[in-house]
Amino acid sequence: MLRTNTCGELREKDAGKEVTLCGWVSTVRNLGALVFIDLRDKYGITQLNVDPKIYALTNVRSEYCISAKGKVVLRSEPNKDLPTGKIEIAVTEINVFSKSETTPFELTDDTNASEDTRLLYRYLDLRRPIMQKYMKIRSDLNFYTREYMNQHGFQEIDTPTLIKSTPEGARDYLVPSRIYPGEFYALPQSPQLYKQLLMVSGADRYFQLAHCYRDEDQRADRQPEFMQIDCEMSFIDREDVLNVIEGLLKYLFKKIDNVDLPDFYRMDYSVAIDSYGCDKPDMRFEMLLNNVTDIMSKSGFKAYEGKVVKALVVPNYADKVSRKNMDLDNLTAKKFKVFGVSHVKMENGVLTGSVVKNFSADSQEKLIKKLNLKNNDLVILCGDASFSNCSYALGALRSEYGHKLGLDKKNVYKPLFLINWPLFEKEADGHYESLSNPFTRPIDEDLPLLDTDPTKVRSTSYDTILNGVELSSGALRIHDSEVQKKVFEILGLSADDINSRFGFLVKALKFGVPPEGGFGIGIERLAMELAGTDNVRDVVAFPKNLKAYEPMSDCPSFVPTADTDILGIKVVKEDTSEKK
RNA sequence: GGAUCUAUAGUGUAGCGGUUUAUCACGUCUCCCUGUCACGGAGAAGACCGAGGGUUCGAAUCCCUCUAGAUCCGCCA
Repeated sequence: MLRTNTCGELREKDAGKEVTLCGWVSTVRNLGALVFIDLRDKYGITQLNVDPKIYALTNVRSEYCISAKGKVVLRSEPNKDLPTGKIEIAVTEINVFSKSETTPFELTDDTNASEDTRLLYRYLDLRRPIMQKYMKIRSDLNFYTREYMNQHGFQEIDTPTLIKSTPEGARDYLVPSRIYPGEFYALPQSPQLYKQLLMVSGADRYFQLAHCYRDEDQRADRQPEFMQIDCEMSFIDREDVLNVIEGLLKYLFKKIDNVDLPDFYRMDYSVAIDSYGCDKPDMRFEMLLNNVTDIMSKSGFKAYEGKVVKALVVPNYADKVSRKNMDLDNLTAKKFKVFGVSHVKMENGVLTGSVVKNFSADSQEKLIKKLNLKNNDLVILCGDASFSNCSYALGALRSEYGHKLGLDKKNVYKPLFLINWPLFEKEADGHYESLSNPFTRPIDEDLPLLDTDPTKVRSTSYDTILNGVELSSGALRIHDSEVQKKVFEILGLSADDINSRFGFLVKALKFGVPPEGGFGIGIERLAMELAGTDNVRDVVAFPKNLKAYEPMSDCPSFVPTADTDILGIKVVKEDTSEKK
């Protein structure tokens, strides 16, 4: 080893030891007759005390990669902010492994360099202690997941990442085949079909830290490639699966953040939409939506006549709301195609606001009573023909005001399972679509509804939500071929469709399928929660930007035509990459 | 596919029609300094204000187009 110790471990008790440390120069403080160097590695920072004569021999600068030999000595003036702050190294020899150019940004935790620049020099960005911490969380997450799953009888099995493209769901990333020119593999969106096949194979309890790929537009919490804690188990009911998710997440939060998660709440999908206006409710604060249709639709206000009207009460906020606020709220609602937003204030026992004059005295009284309004409460009313649009618009405002009021506290955790989702969604043109996938098992007692009213059928699927973030989703799968047939019919899938898309799975389902179900937990989302960041890119070592582009390596890129010719592919778009 | 915001030295910012040879901080370079730890002190270099076009006597500043990034909606079975 080139070093005897890391930069994070030496303490008072080590005084007198001869050590050699390796790392990067964080800062140089040259006091003339005395030079201090902060040496940094991934474990911490140790101060080097360097004689100016020794310093002059090497003249090290920021981010040089060096080793320093010397004796551990107690500092005359300790630094209580540093774990190694009571000691320093009296350096006798410095060896420069390699010099460094001036870095394009300062490698501090509170850097304000744009993310663009940081991604271009990601290897430097990752030197920042906070990024090292994020990477550690990812590593711990993998380690403790494997530990927990193995302890609970799950077996880790890798499924392929070059698979058949199934034109269902998200857009696939395609990989051309050389041996079959013109044909393509797809990268998996999830190991979904394979894990069901594993259950048919008798694997019983499977898990995997799976790489998944989806070619869809990105978001702050969404990358084109991501990882999932993927799990499937046989001979179980819904509660069995939920208990595994709950147990695993409690274990991970305890081990990594030393947080004791409370027991997971079970919430009905319909309750989430009605009271939270959202399919991933943040239960850290109340401010539930109220349905005031019965009062407002006949209040005399024409805009709300015959509409669904819901109300959000923002307590003690009336004096803080401004014209600009209201305009922003309208903008938020517009995203959900909702325009009938109005703001009403409770002042001195009466309702005020420009729309109030349109409400009958009776309806005003009823509203105050139903919403239990107190002085200085702000009421946001939202009316729309669509119950769900109205709920979603107000749900978005609930989140915004909750945030403004500081109710979304970082150190509070409110996990829940969202259950009893509808199995199907009826599209505008009248045809049915699966809300999850065509293999999702309906709730047994709703089976008769498959023949009468498919939209009323509830599914066994479940989402795990933590503080408004969807951490995982899963479901039980259909194991009865008659039910499966019926679901395919409702979805309007012909025998040919089924055969070409997932014929191999349907075939396997004829050979004895156990009752089974499972889940996939988004590892990056979970890491974000554990790390307390709201940007996925923070917890991914080399992430893509919003356009699925990776600036550091300039990826994706054009390839020589010889390489595409052999694949039987003709590239139409010209290579214009010299501009970069 | 759509909406919003952003673009000024290496980094982050100020300036938002003319006293600007563009502000400040950090960083960089030189010199001084024996206990710093966001070291301190003195000095220096470094930007044609994202690109193109227009309005104007005059544009970093106003308008248009484009480019790049960020955030959201659609999308993500």
